[in-house]
Amino acid sequence: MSNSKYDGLKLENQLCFPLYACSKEIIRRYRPFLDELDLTYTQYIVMMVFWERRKISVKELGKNLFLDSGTLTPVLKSLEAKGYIRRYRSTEDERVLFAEMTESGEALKESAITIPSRIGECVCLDFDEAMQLYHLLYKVLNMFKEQGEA
Amino acid sequence: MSNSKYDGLKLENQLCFPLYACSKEIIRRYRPFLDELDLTYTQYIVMMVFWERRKISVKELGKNLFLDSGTLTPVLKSLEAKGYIRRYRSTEDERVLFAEMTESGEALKESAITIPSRIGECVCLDFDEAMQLYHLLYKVLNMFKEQGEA
DNA sequence: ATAAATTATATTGCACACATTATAAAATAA
DNA sequence: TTATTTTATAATGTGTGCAATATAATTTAT
Repeated sequence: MSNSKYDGLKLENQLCFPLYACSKEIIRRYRPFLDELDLTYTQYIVMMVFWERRKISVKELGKNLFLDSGTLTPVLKSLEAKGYIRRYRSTEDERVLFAEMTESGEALKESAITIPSRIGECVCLDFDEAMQLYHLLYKVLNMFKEQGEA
Repeated sequence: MSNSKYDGLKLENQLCFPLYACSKEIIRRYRPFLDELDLTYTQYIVMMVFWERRKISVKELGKNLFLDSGTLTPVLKSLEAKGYIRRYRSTEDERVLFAEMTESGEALKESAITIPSRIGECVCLDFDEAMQLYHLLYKVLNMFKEQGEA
């Protein structure tokens, strides 16, 4: 069993790399399903937020998705161009931009409804493993969220 | 406990989203360390491969990192411009492009040696949790690799 | 041996992802 | 109240990430 001061730099000893690769590979598997809806993965998770709450500010949306306005602005403009959301400034505080889902955006939810189970079939973890993975990931994410607030 | 046909579309019920967010957040935490070396995360993982084997073809490299030539070509050109690698075609099969690490690339390894432990401090999982996460991620990745070969 | 198919890489184009800078509005302080 | 600071979003520039296409070299099949 080899053991050098360079072991920490071996690809096989990284935790971030499989995280990064796994994320990309799964998102790649979303593509055929999302193509049917003419959505990218980023647009899809943004729509997921709207499907749970019709209206949200860009700032809140970014906090939910770990994305900043540099990413969200073009995504929201694209979703607006497709007619799924409307954007408008708050009258109380004109710095705040709200986005609100349209009827068309609500209707899209029906078309998306089969995606989660179809993706589930691509990622063959059993229920317990998926739950373990889920909890470990949120443990890290929640920690990051606390750090961000501190 | 709510239970509708739309539950699968809730952000909180996704496995891919925390994977995606976690990956991005950790890579963001690499940045200050990688800035010291003038490397991006992608360039860093490419260099990791070279630190384990001096020479590799683009195809092999892509298989190791789950990246295609569209991503690797500009990354390798950039690393070549910085003097860390050299690129040259195989004489046996001129379709094959090899990349080989230079002395300068080898030397960079010394500067990178403290990064793994410094990142480890940002991701506060205990040893068992990190191992669990690692094994779950590779279970998924290995499955994807088999699928790709089939 | 030569056309057809396969393979490896490069190029192109689109969509993020995000740091940096800019802009404008609102809150606060002297 | 007017200047300063803070806040929210937008614009810009660099670097992926990857599908689709192009190109050139090699292999295969007839």
